[in-house]
Amino acid sequence: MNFDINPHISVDIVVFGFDQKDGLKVLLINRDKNDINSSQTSKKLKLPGGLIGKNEFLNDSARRILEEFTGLKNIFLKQFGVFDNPYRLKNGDDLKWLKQTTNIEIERVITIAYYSLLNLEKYSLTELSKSYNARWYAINEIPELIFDHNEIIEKGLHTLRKEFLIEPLCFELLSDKFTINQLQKLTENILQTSFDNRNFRKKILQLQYIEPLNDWQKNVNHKPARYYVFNKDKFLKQKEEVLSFII
Amino acid sequence: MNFDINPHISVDIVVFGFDQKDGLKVLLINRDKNDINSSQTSKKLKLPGGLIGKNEFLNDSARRILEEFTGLKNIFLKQFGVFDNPYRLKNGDDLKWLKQTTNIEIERVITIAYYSLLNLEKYSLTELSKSYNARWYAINEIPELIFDHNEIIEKGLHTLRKEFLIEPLCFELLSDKFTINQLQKLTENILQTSFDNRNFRKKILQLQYIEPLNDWQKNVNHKPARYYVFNKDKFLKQKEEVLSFII
DNA sequence: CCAAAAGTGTTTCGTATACACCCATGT
DNA sequence: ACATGGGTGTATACGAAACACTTTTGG
Repeated sequence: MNFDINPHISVDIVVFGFDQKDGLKVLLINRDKNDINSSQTSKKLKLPGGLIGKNEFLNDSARRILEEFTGLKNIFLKQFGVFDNPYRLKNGDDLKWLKQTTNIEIERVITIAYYSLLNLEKYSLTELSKSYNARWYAINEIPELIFDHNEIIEKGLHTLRKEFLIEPLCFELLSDKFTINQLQKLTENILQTSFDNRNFRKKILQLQYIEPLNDWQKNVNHKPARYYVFNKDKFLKQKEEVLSFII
Repeated sequence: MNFDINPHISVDIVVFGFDQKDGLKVLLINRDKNDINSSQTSKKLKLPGGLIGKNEFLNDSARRILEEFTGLKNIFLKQFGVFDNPYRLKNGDDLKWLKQTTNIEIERVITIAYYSLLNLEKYSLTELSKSYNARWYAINEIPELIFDHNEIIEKGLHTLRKEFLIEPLCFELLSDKFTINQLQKLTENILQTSFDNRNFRKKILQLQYIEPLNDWQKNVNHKPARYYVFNKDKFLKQKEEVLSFII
């Protein structure tokens, strides 16, 4: 990338990944590029992020950074907060590192936080940035990170759970076609709760924007489940009708 | 105020005011201090706002700016968005003005938007900044403002309506003691809808955190209404119980 | 035929909605 | 006595929740 950097504002991204086996995970990277001794201390892990360009929209910064670390374009991204503590970088060692790597005298950086959702069964892990040793960490096993990145993850997770109830975020975390039980397990995992399967199906199947396919699982040693798709147009139309006074 | 300014980041505040007679209003100020000819063009109106201090928390900036324009401390304030278009200030005249008033070469300013809620029956209008000719504008009669301030108000209003359904924002807009009908009118005004009075009362009166007082209206030429208060502690306790899996 | 997960209906309970009249006060 | 807004109760409809067994496939 050949552009001028704005050294006052950065973007950090909480990349949530989901697969049916392990549940919700967060993508973390090494602080240092090509750091072979990455495991010597967990204090050097961080969220994918970076300073923005002088004339760059924040959404574009976030997209650029996400692509840099995952190789992926057109992934769901949403801004959720600003972290502005004037002293958030003033952790001797961390700050020294930042000045070194950017060659800029850093005074204060406020960071705009985004979260991103991706289905780990759709995108393979092999596309992840190797030079920063990007790796997935289960949501309950996040190590201590540099700066205020633990706080950012916490607020991101909180936001995800809140918005999950209102926005159709679940479909970002599932394959294009999915079974009702996959949807239920995802929902239970995110909200840390559980539902009665019969009642859950009833609630889902009455939604017109979730459409059944004439397509069933194959080669499974149990009754094959039916696949469904999310119809975004129908969802938006219905949302308009119901919530027109709010939104 | 005697501190160094951070010329890259500003705070703008959508101050919502409410009274039972006129409904929801927004506080706007003149772009120029002591501008007697303020009425000659509405293009010079804006939201209360300003650049942050070098070592200032954004919440403190917002509080400082709100006090500067209204004289009020300890008012509800909430961050709701970031406006980061790199070209948001590049409106010839507006930008020239900004450079003149700050004496700083402005490159790009991203602004963090807050909204604030205040009860116009509790705080008198006389405290408002006279030098900037601060005035209230009904929500449907917002004139064209400088920069992207119309867009900021729109998103602020949208956020208010969304969060009004979940958070106890209504009590910020009412006096400490209020009647059920005042609460209903407020809710109807904010959400632009209407409710059946009997059903509304039923729903409200079953909430344990809204407590009746042994206090009724006086000197009104109709049946005096009972006053109620919002018990914040009880509200928080109940919210914890119900939404513990979300928050 | 066994294991494993998919799929199916009914009853009960509580909450949301619709709806019309009497009450207390000041003038 | 009248004008003004405050306050009340019931019946119905709808959605939420509780609950256990049968079905289909691969091995």
